[in-house]
Amino acid sequence: MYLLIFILEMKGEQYTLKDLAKALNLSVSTVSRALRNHPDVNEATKKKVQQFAEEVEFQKNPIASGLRKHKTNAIGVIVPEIANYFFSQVIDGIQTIAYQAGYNVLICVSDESLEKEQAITKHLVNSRVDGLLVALSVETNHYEHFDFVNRKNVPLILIDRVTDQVPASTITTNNYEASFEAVEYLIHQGHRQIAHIAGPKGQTITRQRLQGYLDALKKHAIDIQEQLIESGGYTQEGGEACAKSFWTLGEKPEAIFAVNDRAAIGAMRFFKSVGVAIPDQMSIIGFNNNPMGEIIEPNLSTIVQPQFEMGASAAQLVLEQINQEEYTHQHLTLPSKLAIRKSTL
Amino acid sequence: MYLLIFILEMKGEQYTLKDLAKALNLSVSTVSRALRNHPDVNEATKKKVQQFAEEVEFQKNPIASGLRKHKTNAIGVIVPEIANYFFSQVIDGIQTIAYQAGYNVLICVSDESLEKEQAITKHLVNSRVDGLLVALSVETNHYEHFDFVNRKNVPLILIDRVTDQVPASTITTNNYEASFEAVEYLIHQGHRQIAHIAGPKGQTITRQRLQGYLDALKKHAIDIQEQLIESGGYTQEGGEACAKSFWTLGEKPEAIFAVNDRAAIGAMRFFKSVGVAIPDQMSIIGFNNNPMGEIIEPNLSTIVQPQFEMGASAAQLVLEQINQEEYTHQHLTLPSKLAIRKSTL
DNA sequence: AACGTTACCGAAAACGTTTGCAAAGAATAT
DNA sequence: ATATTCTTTGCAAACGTTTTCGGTAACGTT
Repeated sequence: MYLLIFILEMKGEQYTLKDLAKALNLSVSTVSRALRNHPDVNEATKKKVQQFAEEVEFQKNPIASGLRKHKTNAIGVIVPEIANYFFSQVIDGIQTIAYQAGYNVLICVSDESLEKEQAITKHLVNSRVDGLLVALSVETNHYEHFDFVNRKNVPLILIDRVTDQVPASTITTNNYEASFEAVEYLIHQGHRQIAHIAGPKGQTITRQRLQGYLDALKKHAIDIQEQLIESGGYTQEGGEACAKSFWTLGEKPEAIFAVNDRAAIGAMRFFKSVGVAIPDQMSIIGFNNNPMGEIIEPNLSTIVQPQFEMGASAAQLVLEQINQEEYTHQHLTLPSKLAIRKSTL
Repeated sequence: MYLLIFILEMKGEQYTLKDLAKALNLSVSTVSRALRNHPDVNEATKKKVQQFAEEVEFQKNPIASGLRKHKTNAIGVIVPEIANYFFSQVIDGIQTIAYQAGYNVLICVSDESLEKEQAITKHLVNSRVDGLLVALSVETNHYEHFDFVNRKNVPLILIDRVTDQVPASTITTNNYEASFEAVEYLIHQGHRQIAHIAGPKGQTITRQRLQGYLDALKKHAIDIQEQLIESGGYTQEGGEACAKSFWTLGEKPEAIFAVNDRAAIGAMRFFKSVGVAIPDQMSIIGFNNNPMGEIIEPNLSTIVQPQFEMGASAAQLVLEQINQEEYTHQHLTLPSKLAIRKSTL
């Protein structure tokens, strides 16, 4: 037995159940059961096995186990980009929960490309992930690749960048209400000419945040002006362009609600470059609580979302679904809230 | 055969080699070989098999394959934090290369904690990753957990946050030279009282960047003043505290070289808060090219590092080592360069 | 006609678990 | 005393590949 240990340690290899069984004079099956605390095995032998396994630092081979149990103990994650504060926080949340539960996380980046998203989705399913978490790319406008996921019976959760076009659970924040609140805040501050830098067309987020904007105006009987709504993508450049365009208008806006902080920051940069004072001449509210908002001057008012919790909830949910034979799709909405800083008056 | 297809599709299951073999009236081994383009199999049958596999979208089970080949086709990555521009870029680079090579990436976060780093290291090795990429946590001051990695013969690459205390390949940037260049730049601009916000004690990065600072001063015959060197961690708060401390000095610095952008930004915020003009009264240079540097005003001069390439090179290297029986540790140093913006005069 | 090569293929044994089933022994009930 | 159950264990068959070791057929060489 100790010779065995010695040899294996020298080879840098792992013990197997067989090794333990041989050393303990038991069968492989009892050792296996003992280690998993199966009720069928005697307490005394259980203790003996577990103790010995501990002692020699036995680690069962998850590959073999996975093969037999048809599970990999891994969940796949697809995000549009990773060098992005929002998504990296989400990933952090996913990672934390998954790690605690003994699951590994396979992270992939779609790079905002539908084609890559499709390829990666297939790849992950073929890698036999036990569950899949996805934030859709901007390009994604059809969804057959997720049919594939469903056909293979792997639980799918959409995070933040969601759609109702695919049967799946979703984790989002209350985009509509938060937007409504932000715009209403601007109205309460006395603004009437309020513009909106919208997100990419077709996105659920874009639609919901726009709707919040529209309904807030409507509630306060403010006319909706088409030229005050412009789509700028999710980027700083987009925000900059929208701001520029707004500034050519005859009746210029006094306030802007942007679909996210990057766009808001782009707008701020434009206004600064042309000498428009923020917040005196122009109030701006973003969305996301990007740390850049606390660096830029004046500090950006924004809507703070619980990114980490979104990831954590998504992970939690997918783990539940993995362990259930049957489950129904859930749609969680987490609260986000307005944080007024210095870019609004 | 088509009944088979039908049944499997209905069950949402995967084909196996056995299924293909049966359908094609061949043995499992030939099918396996055909799919892997083994020379031992006739071109005609090879074509037939491959075509059929394509047709029914056969995907071999990587778990089974992994079990047999003692490989998982996965590499582990440990970073101190993920919601961090530098590391998320590195991860992006790793991810890109690994994905191309058909490898999965398991990302874990040590949260700057030695304890977590140890636990994760063990976990990943026990998950049988084929290789491991690590950026050390700040707390890491002993390294036994990596002996474990080496004993199990899994290739280990240290990225950026490295040490010479563990036998492993490393990927870094030319910290010393870049720091030297930055400080020399400040000297050329006429500054003599140059302070350094250093990194956490014990870190290789801290040591190298400090040495660059020291040697630049030495070269230009400028006395080194202990009170102009202070360790501030890698954080904004740390930078802020150091700046504050420098500002209490009788002979105040005219310029600061900071170990990274976060610290530099912290310093800038302090100086702004007390009305010290940047760059007129105080020049500042950071390190990392954090996008915040282009948001803060004045825009931060910094040293730009090829983060993505660092990740990519690390991935490339570990893949090479995975596929070699014997390999020697390599130490790659990638170039980084000074980017002068508006925070220096 | 006997032998050696070569090209192709299959049987079967791995890889290290998990699990259904049987079996043996102990304990309880009849 | 036998019959029944319960507890504890082991056997062996999976899981889906890869790979070793032959084996067969066809061909060319003596």
